[in-house]
Amino acid sequence: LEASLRLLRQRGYAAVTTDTIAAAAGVGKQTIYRWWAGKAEVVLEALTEQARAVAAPALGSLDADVTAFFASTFRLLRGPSSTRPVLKALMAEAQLDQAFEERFAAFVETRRTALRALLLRHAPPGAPVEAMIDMLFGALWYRLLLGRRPLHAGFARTLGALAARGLAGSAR
Amino acid sequence: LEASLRLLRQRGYAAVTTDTIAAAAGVGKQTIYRWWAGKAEVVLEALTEQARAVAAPALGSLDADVTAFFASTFRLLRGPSSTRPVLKALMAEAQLDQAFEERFAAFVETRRTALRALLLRHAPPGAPVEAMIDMLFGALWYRLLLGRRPLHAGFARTLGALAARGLAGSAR
Amino acid sequence: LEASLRLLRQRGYAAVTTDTIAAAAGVGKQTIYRWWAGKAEVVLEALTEQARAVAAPALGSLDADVTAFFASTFRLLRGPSSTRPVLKALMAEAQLDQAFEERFAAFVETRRTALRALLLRHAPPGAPVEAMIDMLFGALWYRLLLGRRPLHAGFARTLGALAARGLAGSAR
Amino acid sequence: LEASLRLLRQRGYAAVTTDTIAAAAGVGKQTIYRWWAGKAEVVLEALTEQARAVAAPALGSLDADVTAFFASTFRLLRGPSSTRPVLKALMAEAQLDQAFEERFAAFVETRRTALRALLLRHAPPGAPVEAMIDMLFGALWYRLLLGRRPLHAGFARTLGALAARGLAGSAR
DNA sequence: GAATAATCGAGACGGTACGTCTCGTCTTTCC
DNA sequence: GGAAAGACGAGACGTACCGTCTCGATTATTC
Repeated sequence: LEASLRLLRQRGYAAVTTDTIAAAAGVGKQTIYRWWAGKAEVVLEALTEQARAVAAPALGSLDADVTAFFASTFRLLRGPSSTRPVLKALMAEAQLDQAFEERFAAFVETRRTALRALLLRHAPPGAPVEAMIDMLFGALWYRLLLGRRPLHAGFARTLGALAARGLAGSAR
Repeated sequence: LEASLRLLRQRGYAAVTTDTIAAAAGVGKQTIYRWWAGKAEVVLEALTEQARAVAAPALGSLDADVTAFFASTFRLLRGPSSTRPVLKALMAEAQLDQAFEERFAAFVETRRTALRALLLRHAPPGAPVEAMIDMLFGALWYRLLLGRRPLHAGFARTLGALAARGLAGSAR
Repeated sequence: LEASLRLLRQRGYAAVTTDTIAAAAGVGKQTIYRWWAGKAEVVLEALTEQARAVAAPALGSLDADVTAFFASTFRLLRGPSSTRPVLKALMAEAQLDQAFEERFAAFVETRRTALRALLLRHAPPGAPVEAMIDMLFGALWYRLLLGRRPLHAGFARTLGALAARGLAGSAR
Repeated sequence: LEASLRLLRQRGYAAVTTDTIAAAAGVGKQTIYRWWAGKAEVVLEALTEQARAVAAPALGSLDADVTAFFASTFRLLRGPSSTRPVLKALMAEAQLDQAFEERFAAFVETRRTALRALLLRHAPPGAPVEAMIDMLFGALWYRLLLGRRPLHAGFARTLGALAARGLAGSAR
């Protein structure tokens, strides 16, 4: 059923309706509502499946690890699967639908957890890790949502450098 | 007409439709479409009016200035005028409507400009100011959009500290 | 299983769906479809059981016999078992479902046969008995389906009188 | 808009849905619901328009007038405009929908009024005119709804004869 | 008493009509 | 002649019910 990712790729999120998904999957509309609360949840689940593919980065310096983490994330977003506009649309949906916001936040949290683990390997105790995560993911989402500014490898490197400098030796 | 901020405060963004605004303002729907492209633009304009109030921060260290900048921004968002849910809804609209995204980006850019000016007063030449702006505003939006995590003065202080450390002496 | 008459009485025909009957009878839906073609057939069978109770009228004049026939029929329809709305609903179903129409017509025919036997006892040869049956049962159904007009004993008497006058001495 | 009679003729009542009518009329679905409560009301109105065509019968004997009245009615029902199945379907709808029943009864009442006027011209005072109307229209509907039995001119003649005999000289 | 078959309850499924909602445009009516 | 009022075409939404279709579990039948 999640093969309705096809629709996302071909026609974009806006053209995806519950009817469309049902028709494309050869399925009754009710069947979709039986399992999900709406199209947003379907797409989110489809995306979650896909997101499992992002590899946890190897071990190096904090700078290098953060750089690698975001570089691979950026690569996925620029990829051929139209992930970026879909993520934008899901974030939009999360703003408009209270119930969906919680599920979406949980999805985002999984990524956050991965980054937190990475930072904690390097950061000194007491460093403002949570705030740094907010800033790093914040920068990602900020560019993702509003950006004309591209998400390229150079930006990943800058994030890595700033993260390293921000956390180094700070016994806050 | 912008007195349709009343609707936002009282009933939330979801209850605001072009029909609703028109009815509340005692105005024909067509009249609204004559002057704006849709409800999002009306709300954006109403908000812009309101946003002018945010004071430019005083002069101190980079740390202190950034802290003050975000502290006052946070104060506005926590304020009684329901600014936060409205900003969320506008960001959502920006994701769904290509045309509106540009106008909304321009609105955001005005805030960005203010922060940039502030940072440039303190940052050494060659410092990654743009990336730092992305991170600072990113953190703001990230918490604003998804956050269970609150936007309080403590977070502003942390942002100030991290900004100072990130930009200090970096001749990147 | 026909104890789904309970549903008819309590909630009306509209609330009776195949699912409802199945649930109320503590039975799988498929089991119902194994034995009947749909809810209408179930109800019809339940009703047939109940209709056997209507007594064949005694012997008197044509007038008296017809009066008695309809008086007892009317009594059943006004009875506590909600027969009237159910008959209405079945007639409706018969209009919408070709297959069911035939079964329902057969059910109606049993009543028609009873009345025909009664009329033939009194009518002179060549009298338009069939047309008179159409008119008598027609009047019944007409009031049953559309009637604000009630089905009371007085109407039965009028029908008896008109039947007698219509058939008497007519060698048409 | 009532040119959705076309749909009735071409595809039958069952195939007529609110969507279908809207599409065929080049009209939004909402527009239909703005003016009618559902497809039944639309069809009823369309039919009412058409029914105005049935001429009031000329003046003769009671027998002749009643015969003429039903002969012309039967002719319409056998006509090319599929009136018969539509009437059946509307009667069905009236049984299932309380609100529609009232409107449909009003429609039927207009025909009843015409027949009443006709009978009153001939019947002696005190004759059971209402009951006779029930029987005559009853016979019509009975055959219409259930009948294998056809609605032809001969039946109209029989109805005329029985009506005359039933009402003649009866000072009930 | 175990193995096999038939029947059942439960309920998911593909379909499809329903009536509601909101959008942005078009039309009428009044000041 | 411009604005309020609101009807309009369009089309997605989520719900309801239909009749079909698997599933195990439970009987009933046979060896």
